[in-house]
Formats: sequence, C-alpha cells, structure tokens
Amino acid sequence: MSTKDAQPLTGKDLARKPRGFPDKREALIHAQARLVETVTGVYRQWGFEALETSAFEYADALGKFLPDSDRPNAGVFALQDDDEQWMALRYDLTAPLARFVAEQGQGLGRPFRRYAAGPVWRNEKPGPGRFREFWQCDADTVGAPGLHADAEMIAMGAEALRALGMKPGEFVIRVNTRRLLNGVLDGVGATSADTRLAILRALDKLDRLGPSGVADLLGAGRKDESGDFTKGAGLGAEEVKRVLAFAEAGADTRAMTLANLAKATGSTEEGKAGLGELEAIALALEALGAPEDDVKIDPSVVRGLEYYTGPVFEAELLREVTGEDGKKYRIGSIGGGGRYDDLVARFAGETVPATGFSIGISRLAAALAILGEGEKLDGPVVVLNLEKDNPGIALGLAAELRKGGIRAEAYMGASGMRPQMKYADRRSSPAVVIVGTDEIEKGTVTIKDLEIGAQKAKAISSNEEYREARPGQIEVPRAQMVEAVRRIVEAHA
RNA sequence: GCCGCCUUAGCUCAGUUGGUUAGAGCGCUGGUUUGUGGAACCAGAGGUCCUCCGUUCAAGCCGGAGAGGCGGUACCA
Repeated sequence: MSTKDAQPLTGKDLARKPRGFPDKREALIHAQARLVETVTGVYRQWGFEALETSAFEYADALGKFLPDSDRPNAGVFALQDDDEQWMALRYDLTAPLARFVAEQGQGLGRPFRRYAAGPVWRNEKPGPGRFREFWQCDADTVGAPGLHADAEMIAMGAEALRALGMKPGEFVIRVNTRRLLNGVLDGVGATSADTRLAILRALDKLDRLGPSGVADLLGAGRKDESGDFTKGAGLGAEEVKRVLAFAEAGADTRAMTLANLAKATGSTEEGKAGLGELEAIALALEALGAPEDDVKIDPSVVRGLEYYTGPVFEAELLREVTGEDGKKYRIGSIGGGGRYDDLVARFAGETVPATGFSIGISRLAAALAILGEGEKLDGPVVVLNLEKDNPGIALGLAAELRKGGIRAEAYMGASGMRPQMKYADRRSSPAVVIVGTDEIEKGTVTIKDLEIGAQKAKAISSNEEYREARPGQIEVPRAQMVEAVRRIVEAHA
C-alpha cells in the first residue's frame, strides 16, 4: 500500500478496469435488453408482477447467508454508511425480496408473485462468462408451501429459456431436493457438519469431474491438473459406492429416475420424504406439460448450500461453445433456484414458504456473444461533410433525415471523402448521403447503399474499376431524399 | 485462498552468445484521388520491453522480489 501511494499512477496505468466489471458495448447491451425483455415477458404471462429493490441492503439484512462461511468478509461488496451501519451491494435478488416481504408484513397479500431484473454484485474471482457485476432475472412465489409452486417455477424457467430461442437438448433444468440429499447423508452415517458439507460439494461436481473424480472427493481426496490437492470427505469404499449409485440414478425420463431412486434411496425418513417431494413435482410438471428434454430429475444437483430448504433446480446450457479464439468454453449454469422456506423468518419470526427461479442474464448474453449470435445492428445513416467551409449543409440534411424518423448523423470533422466512407463502413451504416458541389448545383443528393455496394464490389478487381462503378449509388432530387433513404434503411431491417 | 503458466505497440507476435536508435503483420489516422468503403502504394501516430531491486562497462534478454493476466482448483448465496 505505502509504495503505491508514494508513486501515484499516471497515464495508461491509470486507465484500468476492475476485473469482473464488464464494459458493455452496443451489441451486448442490445442482446441483454432482448434477454431481459423476453424473460420478464414470460414471467408476466405466468402472472408475476414487477418489483424493484435497490442495489444496497444493510449487511445484516443479507444475513448469515454470506458467500462462504469460511471467509465471512469475502463475497459481498460492503461499505460503512455515515451512521456507521454496514451496507452491502446485493449478491442476489432473493435476499432483498425476503427483506421486502418481511417489512411489508401482513399488508402484502399472499401468495405474492413478483419478478425482478437487475444487476447483482459478488466479490469473487471472475472468469469467462463469470463477472463480479452481472444481471439476473428472477421470479418468486412467496407464501405458497405446495410443491406445485416449485413445479411451476421449473416449468416456467424452461419456457423462458425456450422463448429465448433454445432448442430441445440445448439446455436442461435439473431438479433435486435437499431432503433426498439429507436422506443419503443419514444413510451413510455422515453426522458431522463438515463431512456432510464435503459430501454435498463432491456430489455437485459429478457433471464436471465424472464418477471417478467424485469418488476421489468422497474418499481420501483429489489432485487436480496443476497438482493442487483437495481433501476428500473421508468416506469408506462401501459408502462411496452407495453415494455414487445414488448420484448416478439419473435416467432419460423423470419416471425412470424416480424408479431408480426408489431403489437407491434406502429407508431413511428424510430419504422417503425427499422422494415423495420429487414425485409430487414430477406429477405437476406433467400437468404443466414440461417436456422431458427440458426438465430432468438429477440427484447430483446440490446448489445453494445455505438457504435452500427443499426442492432445488439448476439450469444448464448444454451446447458446446467455441469462441472466436477457437477455444472451447464451458458455460455451465445459466440459472437455477429452489425453495427457501426459512429466509423470511429471519426477519419476521414468522415462517413464510417461498420458492423462486433465477436466470443469469449476463452469462447467457456472454454465451450468445461467444456463439456469434449477437444481433447485427445497423448504424446511423451518415451524411458526408464535403463542403468543409460550410458544415451547415451536412448538419441540415442530417436534421432533415432525423425529422423523417431516420437515425442519422452528419460526419463530424473535415477529413477527405475516403476516411468519411471508412467511418460509415465501420459504423455499419446502411447508407451514406453525399452532397458536394455537383449535387448542390443540380439540386440533388447522391445516396449510396453500402450493403449493395459491398456486394457488388466483390466482383470488381481493380481499384480504378471499383471507383468508376460507384455501386449501389443513386442520385435523386433533393426533395426526395428522405423517402429514398427510408427505402434503403427499411430494406435492411 | 491454493497450484501452474504467462507479461515487448490497440491486437497477434519476432527480437541471436547480454552490445549502439526495440521491429513486423494486422488495426488506427491521413495522403496518393479538393468526390467513393475493398485492393495497391506512401506517410504518420502509437512503447515505462509489467514494476522495483540486484549482477554487469553494458540488461527486453541473467538473478531476486513484487504486481498483473490466463488456466486449473476451491468457493459460487
């Protein structure tokens, strides 16, 4: 600290972006806006209403459910208000909802069904598709204890992902319940909190590490590629086998998985109760028409180690994603949720059953950007500034186009024509308007369709020919400019 | 947090046994063409060789420490 303070940063060293806090440009902003609009549209259709809370909450309202109880100060961004109370940026949209519900008390009718979209902040190590500031889009039902409320969340989540254009097999929502997991833990005689936690964490990695990796983690431990060692849960060989058999009970259909689980679960109270929960959810999913491809029961889903009390769900992008750099990226989880019956009780004393689903907008947008599915957006029409002594001509024409409802700008600067054309090209302009001495004398404007121009240019080899051809170019009387430009712009859209 | 790899221009990188003024391609800004996107040619801008300390007559290159980045792992409400 002291060394750095003594040598203040200057110049480029000063222009540093904190990692994990993305700068978003045109294409990404529009992609995210479309995602939010689509997802909230589905939530509204299912009868949820909008609720926005602010970025900051008091740290104690975010509660003991901090990111990592091993490192209580990491995970959230916190600061002290001028009355010395600790405030923290929200790390999800659920904890603030619980605070809101508790604060409103009986005044809020129940069940309360709300959706929300906005940024959340987590102070963690960022990675590809993983940020310290990112958007989530949530729906929650507060005050509904029945399992059909959880099933509704799951089916609606699947519908939202479908609405975003995902095809069968491109994503899956995997469903489990904490009670079933508790049954397994009881079944192998895991009593200490540490051991139970280690087993759950190992299970959660089944899809990434595979059965042998999970077996290592359940037993003595596992060494990763870099040689780092992770201590295991310390189960005996027989227990490892039983836990793995349970975790791998997932099958093609929900009914088959349930049948497998009935065999693997054993006779513990919690196990039976958990199985019953999943059966009830499966039934409701049937009624809601949730496709088998979209929603699977998967006993290896753990998720939410702290506040989930019952069913948990995890949405995963299955498509393999290859970036422009040729590298393959694993996007993984793009959403999830579950039942959190005790969260409101922290504030109110009164237990309020609640369940919710959350879609990770930023991660999805990053995935779609990597997939190259960002929208190609047209830039503005550019009016070239050729009469350098009289920039008012270009300004006036641009104003006229805008008045006609066309997105347009006059070129700012006094460069030659070539740089101005290059500028319009880089902006992805649909057209440029060219008015120089010739046009002024004739009372016309020249309009160039840049897309047609680009297509025709491919067939032209010499530079002279290219210039002579002036592809995609028309000259119209000045009075017809707005209409002629509009035709070109609309043909692009 | 732990482990590994990496750090030279906006980007991708070259840079010999330590040797004088650190380069290329792409990109950017312009010009050749007072008026045409691609191509060609020409020019220009752009560098704390990550930082500091050390070794040396001499360090982008060698040694040490630190920082940052990437990947893995842990964690992920």
